[in-house]
Amino acid sequence: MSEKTHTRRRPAGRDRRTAHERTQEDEEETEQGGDELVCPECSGNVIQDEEHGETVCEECGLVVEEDSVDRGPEWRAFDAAEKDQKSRVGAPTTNTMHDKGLSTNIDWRDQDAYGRSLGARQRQKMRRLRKWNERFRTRDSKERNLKQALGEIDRMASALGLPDNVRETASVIYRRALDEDLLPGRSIEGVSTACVYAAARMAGVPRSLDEISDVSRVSKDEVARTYRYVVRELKLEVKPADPEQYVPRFASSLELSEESEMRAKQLLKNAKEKGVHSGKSPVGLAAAAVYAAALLTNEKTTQAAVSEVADISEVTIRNRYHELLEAEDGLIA
DNA sequence: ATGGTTTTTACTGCGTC
DNA sequence: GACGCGGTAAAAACCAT
Repeated sequence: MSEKTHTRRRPAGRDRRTAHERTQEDEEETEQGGDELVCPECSGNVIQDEEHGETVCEECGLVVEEDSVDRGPEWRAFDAAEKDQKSRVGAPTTNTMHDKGLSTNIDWRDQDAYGRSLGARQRQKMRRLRKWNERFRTRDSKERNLKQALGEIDRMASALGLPDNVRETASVIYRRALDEDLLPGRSIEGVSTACVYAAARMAGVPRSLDEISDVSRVSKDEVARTYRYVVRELKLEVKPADPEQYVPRFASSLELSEESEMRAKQLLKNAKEKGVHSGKSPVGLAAAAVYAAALLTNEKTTQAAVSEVADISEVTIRNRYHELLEAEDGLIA
């Protein structure tokens, strides 16, 4: 295998052995000219290829000596304890920890390296060190957390086409959540998603849970759960979604006129006064209003199209828009 | 967990282009 | 015949308890 991947010439047989395996006689053979090595095949000059750790003949390209760097430990250990002592490498670094496991850890015991207990002065000092170490560690763990969350928020917001102020709001909410220690036990993903959802609603440009969870790596259930939790803990003022807020978005997705948009809003206002909506999904109501408005203004739309952009079933649109029209008729008559 | 309400799914029939 | 629309029944989802 290795023979084929290398285009340079390779010696066959005994010369292919690495430096470690060379026997005494090999040693003498290669060493005889001191530093001025000569290629055993063509007697050309031999040079060091530092990059590859090989010694190569200038003339014929013969690799006289390969792997001249010894990658093993330079010390020898005769038992496990000695190995531990002599080894200068620690635990492997890991990416699952924010600092790759390289942060400082201070033992909680007031003992020195030999297990003797510390004097009062030293104990004081260690206590201070622990305190500060902890402070720094949690501080930048929060920083990192925040950084990642903000990235997520940004990503989701732009995927949903949400304006900058929503991102701002979402970030602020997230910061608060972090400050109030709402994160432990919850995923960064989940909380940032919930923040985006809340921010969008507060800014009057709501997105449905479905839309939100589509761009998030978190399930709809978790978003909803986390959202409720965050709202409760932070005492956020989020009014129940107003159907009217969905209208502009639907209308523009369907390329309807301003007029239809206005009509849809009127329809909803009227319906609200009549109390037609109670427990009905705001999205469904909005979709129905948009559809009804399009009908009233003689603009062509299909229930299917509205149901598509509103992500609501046609049946629901039918039911709602009947109710809307009834309410309207009652007003006119 | 449960029961009531709303929404969705799936299907059918009707009229129009 | 495909399409848009209306209706229905049963299933599923949702919500408060």
